[in-house]
Amino acid sequence: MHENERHKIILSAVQEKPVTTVSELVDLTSTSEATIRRDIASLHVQKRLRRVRGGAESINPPQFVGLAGRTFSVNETLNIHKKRAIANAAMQLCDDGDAIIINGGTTTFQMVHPLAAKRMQIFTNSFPIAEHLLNHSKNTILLSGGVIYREQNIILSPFENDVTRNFYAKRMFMGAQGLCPLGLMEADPLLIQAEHKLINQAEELVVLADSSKFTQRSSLILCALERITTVITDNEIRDEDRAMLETAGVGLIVADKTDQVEQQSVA
Amino acid sequence: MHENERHKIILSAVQEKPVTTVSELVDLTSTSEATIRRDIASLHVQKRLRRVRGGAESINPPQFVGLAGRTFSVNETLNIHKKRAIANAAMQLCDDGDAIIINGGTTTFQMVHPLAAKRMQIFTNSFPIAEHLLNHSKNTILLSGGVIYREQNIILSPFENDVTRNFYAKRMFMGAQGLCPLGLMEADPLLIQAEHKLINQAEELVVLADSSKFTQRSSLILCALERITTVITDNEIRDEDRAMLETAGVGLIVADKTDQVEQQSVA
DNA sequence: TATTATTTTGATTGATAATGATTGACTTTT
DNA sequence: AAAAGTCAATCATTATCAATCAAAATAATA
Repeated sequence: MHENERHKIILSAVQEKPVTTVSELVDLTSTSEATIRRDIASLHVQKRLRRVRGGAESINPPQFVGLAGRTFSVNETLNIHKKRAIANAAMQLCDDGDAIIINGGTTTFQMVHPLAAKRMQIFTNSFPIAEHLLNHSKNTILLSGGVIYREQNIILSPFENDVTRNFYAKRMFMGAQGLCPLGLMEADPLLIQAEHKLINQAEELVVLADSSKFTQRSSLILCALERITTVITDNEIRDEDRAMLETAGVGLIVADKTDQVEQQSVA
Repeated sequence: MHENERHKIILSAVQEKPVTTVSELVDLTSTSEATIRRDIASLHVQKRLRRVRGGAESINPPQFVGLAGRTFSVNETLNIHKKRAIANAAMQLCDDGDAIIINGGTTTFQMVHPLAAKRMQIFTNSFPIAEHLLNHSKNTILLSGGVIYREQNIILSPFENDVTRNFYAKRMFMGAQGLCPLGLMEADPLLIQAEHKLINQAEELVVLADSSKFTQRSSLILCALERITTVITDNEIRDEDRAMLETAGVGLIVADKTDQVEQQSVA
């Protein structure tokens, strides 16, 4: 990875939290601690961030209301390392020039940092994802129209939305509340509605779900397991859940916390 | 392969990705490393790309910065006091509970500050306006869907957009490049397109234009003077321009720089 | 056309820069 | 005080670069 790409990723990550640690950045960029320290030092003298003990912080800490401080930051720190690793693994499926769809969610949000160094076409219904990528990347951003729901941080239209209906991508990346033999589960009716609209606009459906999602059940079925192309999860996935996916013909990518990924069979 | 041909290939390749390596370009052009280095060096001094260690990167897109510093900040500070006063005057026409449309622009952006204290329903095609109001107010925000154009900071859909088509408001607030007997003028075709879509969705059209706008002419006519309900401007407006508006039956509100407003007759 | 300049290219080389690992000093936490 | 974490300095390794020169391609001239 080139220096510039690392810098973009670092600057992107630093926006999210009051302080980002060196080891987080090491994970995010798959480089050594020494390199990250040098990068931070360099960005510090350029005044692009502020160096602090343990890591770095954004230089303009004004409105952390914006991105990090909104409702979902509470939930966001939950399993953050797993989510980061999963989001990084998802980058395997992303190349410059691709068009993808990303729905709103705390796991999918973690894709913004590796995406900061890419140049892709990204359609999303998540305001924070659009906000972050607009400010910290050169990707082309397409946004669905509608009301911005502050709780879920998604944009939802009560109308058939032409932007959504006319955008088609090879892959859609989505998070979910739960994953069980019944299919992909979600608890929030609003999210269901938003995700349903998007799900038809992509050929492949890639679900980002940490291993805890396999034990969570929710009330609403979003789609059948068979519709999913690939699930990306962490290395704590149980054998029975592997079997469940295999039976349904769903591909599996296991991301461990050091960003190494173990590619598994696809039926 | 000729030098020019290589240069075209290189410049094209550099657009695709954040940073393109020398070896990638060697493969792409089937030449030697030395040649590519010479090409990059040459294109660098011509400022057609930026040379970085390991390869080259595209030069054009301006560095991304946060909300405050985005592209239009250059324009934004121009006549800032007048624009603030005008935006404040526009608040006369805004009450809690109202639904309004605000299009993107540097003058209309100034409305975000007084709007922060309101509770209204606001439809906009401006990403920065949505961003700001989402983070700093409790208004309900509706956003048009589409591609986010970084230069103009507006969202534009190539499709007939149902969100826009289904939203109707009593008033729309808009800025403009120029104001003359021909009508409301704009220079940027993209903005024209965006504004045209919105203009039909409101009963009253309120134009925010500082007095300098009366002497500026642009290339594209956005709408006839008669379509405008009210113009809000500053106290340096000339008598002939007052007369022009009066003739066309356009209301006039003059805001002086101390935020006091002087209500004028409406035909 | 044949021959000679001139320019462009590709390969080689040693120099320079970036990286990752290691060590020991220093800080903070327990 | 001990432990864990963080840091700066150093060094070997690797990647990248600039300089050089001969071969090749191109242009110019007889």
